[in-house]
Amino acid sequence: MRDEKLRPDELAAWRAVVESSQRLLITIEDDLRKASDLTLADYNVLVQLSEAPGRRLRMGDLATKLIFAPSRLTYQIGTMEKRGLVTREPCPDDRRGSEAVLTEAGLAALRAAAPGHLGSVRRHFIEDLDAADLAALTKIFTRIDERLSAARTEPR
Amino acid sequence: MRDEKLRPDELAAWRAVVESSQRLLITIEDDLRKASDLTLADYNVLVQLSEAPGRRLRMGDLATKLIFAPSRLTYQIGTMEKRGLVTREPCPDDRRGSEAVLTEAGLAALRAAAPGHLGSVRRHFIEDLDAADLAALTKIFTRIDERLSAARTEPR
DNA sequence: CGGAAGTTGTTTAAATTTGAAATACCAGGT
DNA sequence: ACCTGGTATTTCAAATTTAAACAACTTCCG
Repeated sequence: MRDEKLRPDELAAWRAVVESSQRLLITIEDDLRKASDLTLADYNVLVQLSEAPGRRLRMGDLATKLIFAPSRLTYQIGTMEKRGLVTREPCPDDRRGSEAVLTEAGLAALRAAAPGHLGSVRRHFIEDLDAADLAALTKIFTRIDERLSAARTEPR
Repeated sequence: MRDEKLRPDELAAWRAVVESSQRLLITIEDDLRKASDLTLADYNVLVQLSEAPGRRLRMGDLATKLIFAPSRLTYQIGTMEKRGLVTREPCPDDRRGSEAVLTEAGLAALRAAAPGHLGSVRRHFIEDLDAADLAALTKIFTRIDERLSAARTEPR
């Protein structure tokens, strides 16, 4: 825990990233909700399921992908189930588990919302970036993520 | 709303930024809470107040800086007031308003937490970046933020 | 001046998120 | 088969966040 300060430029970068990524998410979620009855969380659930083999995922795996606490996902899937976007099915091999399954209605909702959402992402984010920016961001955040998961695995 | 798709590299950048900035915040907040009784929100309130002239800010201004909805800030300041970190005072000139004021205890809490928190930011974020990364991130996110506020001001 | 219209913060109730404890089950010995 | 120690998910209560409705002021204009 040595070196307990940041230089002004380091602090500026940290604040810029945190603040504007937050504002960016808020803006994009507003767009999504105005256009579609979906929360960004709803949308992300639909995306993950739609990309999964069999359009289904174990609750735990889905929680990991979404960075959701388990009980949060239970609730989230609960509300989506009420709206008919997903179904819950017991897991065949492991009877402790259950899986969330994308319904036709869920897939339709995703397909209906995707163009508008991706347009919003382009408008607020991608359009501000040139090819070098894009590559730099991917490289930087991928590395940060790797380091974070490494740190989580081996905390001592 | 034309051009409703993203190329794979664009999508990859978007996902990398969103996911790992989220994981980064979670990690850093965990560190902060383990070391200090403060939430990241608490910490940010303390920082804003400590940097403000007179160590005080109008509720509205503070809400803007923190990107908080007004009622959320009311609640947030409420809990911090109970813990003695801030005080609430009526605004001298505008009797509708009130301001949040940093207490000595609040300042002490900030000073006690800052080194550990900044160390955490360094460890999980700054250390992964070279000078070029730092500059690129600041430039990119500053621009995104400017565009976002411009869009908010002139939505039509 | 008089009052419509806009601001500022707070309140309230409902929705969401968290975190701890409960449930149900799996896996490896014994 | 019977423990013992995990793992997967849900449940429950408490804390937080949001959205809408208010109360109290200010401002602006006619």
